[in-house]
Amino acid sequence: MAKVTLQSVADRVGVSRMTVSNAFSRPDQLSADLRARILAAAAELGYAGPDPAARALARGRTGSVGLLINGSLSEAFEDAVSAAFLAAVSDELSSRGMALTLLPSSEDERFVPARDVAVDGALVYICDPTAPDIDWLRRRSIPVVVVDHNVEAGTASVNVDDRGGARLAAEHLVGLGHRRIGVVTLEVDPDEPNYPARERMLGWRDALDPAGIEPTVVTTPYSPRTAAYDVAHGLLSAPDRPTGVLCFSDAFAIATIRAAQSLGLQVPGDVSVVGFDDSVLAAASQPALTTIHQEVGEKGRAAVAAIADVIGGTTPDPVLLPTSIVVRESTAPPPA
Amino acid sequence: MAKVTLQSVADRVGVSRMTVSNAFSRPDQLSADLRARILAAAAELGYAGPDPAARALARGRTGSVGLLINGSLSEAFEDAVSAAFLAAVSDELSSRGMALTLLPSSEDERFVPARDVAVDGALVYICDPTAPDIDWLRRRSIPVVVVDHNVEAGTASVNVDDRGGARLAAEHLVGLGHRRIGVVTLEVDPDEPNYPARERMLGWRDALDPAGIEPTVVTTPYSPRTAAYDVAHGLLSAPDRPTGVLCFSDAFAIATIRAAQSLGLQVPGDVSVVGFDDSVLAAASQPALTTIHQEVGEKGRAAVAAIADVIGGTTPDPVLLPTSIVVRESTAPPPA
DNA sequence: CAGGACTTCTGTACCGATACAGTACGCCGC
DNA sequence: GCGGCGTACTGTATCGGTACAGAAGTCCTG
Repeated sequence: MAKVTLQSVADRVGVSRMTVSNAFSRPDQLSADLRARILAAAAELGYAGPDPAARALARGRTGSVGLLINGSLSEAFEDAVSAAFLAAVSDELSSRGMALTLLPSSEDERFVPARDVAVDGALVYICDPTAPDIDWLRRRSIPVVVVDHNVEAGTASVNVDDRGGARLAAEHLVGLGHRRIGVVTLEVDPDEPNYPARERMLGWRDALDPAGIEPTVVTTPYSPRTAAYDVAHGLLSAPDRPTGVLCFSDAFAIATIRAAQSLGLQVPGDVSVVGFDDSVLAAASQPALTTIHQEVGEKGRAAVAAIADVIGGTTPDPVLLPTSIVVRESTAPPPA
Repeated sequence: MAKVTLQSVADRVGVSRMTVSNAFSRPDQLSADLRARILAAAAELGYAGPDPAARALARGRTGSVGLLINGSLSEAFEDAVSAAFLAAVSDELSSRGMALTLLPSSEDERFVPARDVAVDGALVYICDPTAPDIDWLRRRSIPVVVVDHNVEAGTASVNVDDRGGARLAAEHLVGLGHRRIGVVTLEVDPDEPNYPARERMLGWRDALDPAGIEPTVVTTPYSPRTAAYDVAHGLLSAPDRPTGVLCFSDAFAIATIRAAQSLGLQVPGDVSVVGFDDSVLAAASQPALTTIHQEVGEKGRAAVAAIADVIGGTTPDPVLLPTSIVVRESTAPPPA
């Protein structure tokens, strides 16, 4: 069976191809009567509407937005915080009539999603800033919004006040009377710094430095839960172990609590633990986590609003979303 | 600044447009020397490579596969099992050089991703079979692979042996000596049946019927955790409460355990609970869940392999992945 | 030294739509 | 009766590539 195109339908009805195109894409350009006849003929011929690829070329827009993710996609889906972000982004995009295309960074030179997939714009999400994929987006001059990243002048961005939040966390422990404080966080590679990790560290110090407290910092490279457990275990095994621990995320905090419990320490009786993100894990944890709340859903919606603006030609102001502290059961004054 | 196309580069180097195209897409078609000169000129002009939209039209392939999801994307991301599936799919696709485009079902007639977004093929994942989006895919004659759905003849599919797994679960309880058995599962709307829910019910009955056991079934519409808790609570409050409960998923099972504990019942001392999926929740639960293991990652990879086949023109045989039972701590013989 | 087989590069014809600038015609006001 | 304006439809020129069938030159081979 021959391929059905606008032309086939046009021939069938006896109008020009353009009129058929208008019947589908600009209904106000023709009479309702003719339009109905065209649609009927299209249905009869099995024509499903304008071919998206051809339309994308002719219009210069594809109707989908890319999400650049560097590193394993599995991690992105399985981490509660990034999953919630993805969910918010895709929901918001679909309510604005756009699809979401994932652009993993490629290991294979022959196919680089950031270079070879048609998108109208892209969100740069979990990426080290040195990733070549980001360069591809720039070279293609694709509209970009950067999320959870340091802001380069002129680039639209959406960030969370990581530093301010971390400061709240540290102030909370100091306010409770803690003086020996530990930090369990991501390893920050100076060559490809993780922006939230750096900012949170700055925030913790913002509160600890004025109090004259030098925290004991232990780090682990991205994510393996067991690794966070191990370093937390080491931190809490030391003779002068901290009485309060600031953690990079709720997942890190939960690993820390596990480590404390395995050492026979009470949380918060012997050790207070503060998380970050206020993910679903936090409230469900035993004991429930004191943590820093960030609006992940709002972050996703703001990112979509920003990319829509950039695609539309305007440059939105950088967005900085607030953070706040949620005090639950994992913190208390230090033991006497 | 004027747009840079193949032609600009060709003019600059003094070769034909076709040769520049070959330099990018078919390196073996020209001499290494000329290719290097072309690439250099391209870099100089800021040409980032062939435009994906134009290439998609000319080649008839876009390099991305769609994933049709019916209902809220948030649920898909936040549920551990579907998130793991998505992760496996996207990882496998990217290692095969394809991107993943999410096709949410649209509420707005003007933009229907399944109709308006260019993809080479699509996985039909969480969808009620009556969704109009599936029709769009068919009308566009896009290659399709159906996952976790009933199989129509001639359509490629990937399924898990839900029925066999459910049977194992029920046999396990019967084998332990349970005679009063409850089922906590999804509501099955006859108009748009949830395939796994139906199959699992059949599997449970496969084992219970021969034993002469009529289970007490309670159901809840999709997913809200609190709803599962509520119906489980009701089930376990009855005077002749079951001693063993078969659950639709691990999330349902955990809600059921919570309900039991809130009623002062010991799991598994007073009530045994069996989950389904063996998601990350299962092992982490207190007590750890006895559950039915399914290979979600394998399901994702099989789905990608199948869609690649269909796009390639062959029709792969339906895939049915095995399930197995994992006995942990949430089941025991009924109280004496 | 004719002839086949490569290697390299080119010309032309699409791929399937949309944009934009008409053209044709009916209707109104003066 | 004629300019002006809307509405309804059409023609043509792209959009930026790729496929495929040559054409020209080079290298062997018998």
